[in-house]
Amino acid sequence: MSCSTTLKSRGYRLTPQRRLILDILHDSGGHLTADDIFGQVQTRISGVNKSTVYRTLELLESLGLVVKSELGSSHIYHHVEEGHHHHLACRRCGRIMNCDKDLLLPLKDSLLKRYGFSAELSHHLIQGLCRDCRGKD
Amino acid sequence: MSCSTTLKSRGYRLTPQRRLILDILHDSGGHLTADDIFGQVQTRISGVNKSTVYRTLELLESLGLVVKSELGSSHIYHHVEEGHHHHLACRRCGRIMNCDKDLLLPLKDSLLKRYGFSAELSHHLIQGLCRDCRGKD
DNA sequence: TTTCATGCAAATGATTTGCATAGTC
DNA sequence: GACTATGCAAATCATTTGCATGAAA
Repeated sequence: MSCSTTLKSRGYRLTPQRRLILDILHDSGGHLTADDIFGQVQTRISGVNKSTVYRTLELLESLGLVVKSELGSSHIYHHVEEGHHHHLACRRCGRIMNCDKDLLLPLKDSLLKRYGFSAELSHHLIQGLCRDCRGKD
Repeated sequence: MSCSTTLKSRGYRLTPQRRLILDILHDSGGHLTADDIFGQVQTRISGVNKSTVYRTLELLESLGLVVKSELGSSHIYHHVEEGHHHHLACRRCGRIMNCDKDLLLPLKDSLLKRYGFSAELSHHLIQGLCRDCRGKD
């Protein structure tokens, strides 16, 4: 079922703004901040307000169509279709890579065993230095 | 060497405000937000401004006396003396537990091997449900 | 006495909200 | 036509900054 269909079937209207934001998230295939999205929206429909972007992202997230994760003090969004994964954010070049979701499973297990803590480790963000930036500085 | 000594030896003045904030962080033994600290400061010295709290925390962090970590969209601070560890934050009861720093070492290794990514995993925050809250809801 | 630190107030930046109007169903 | 979504402007909230004054050294 497409995202547009999900929206409608749950009683939400399919407006050009919503469709566009969904498209942007879908096409980018990456991790965008609310501001990135706002920027891209502006190049295609003029007059769209930033609060609409925020409201739409909130809606899409609540419907489970979009995932929001923390990047330091800001937030990044991506389409759920990209599947579950984690983010490796390079502190130097700013690049964000995806990291296989299974890589955190051993950690999840050990937290459960050792502390009885059930960790929510979907879309986790890890900061560091990417291969290219290691050694520099 | 005490924290006060560190401040002075690096050319910073030891003011009552700085001493107090250091004491609070030391005594709490826990994880405090800037606002928590501001609240505690107020009970002991009146008239202290919140910007002083922020400026002091920034200074103490830059001197390596205090550690700042992300908790969702807010920040928490703790004294370095507590040593390196990670945080397990319960989404339900809000409790923050410490987690041994070595627990993330295998993850660090696998990120390096698999992606060439050098992860900065000190004072990492992991959300989830603590032992007591699992099963509830 | 010389800086540095503080208090105050105003600025910031991301996000949220209230409300009248426009647009979708 | 009914009712929701949008644009606009103003409100938040945490944090930061400029500046004149006060306090360490």
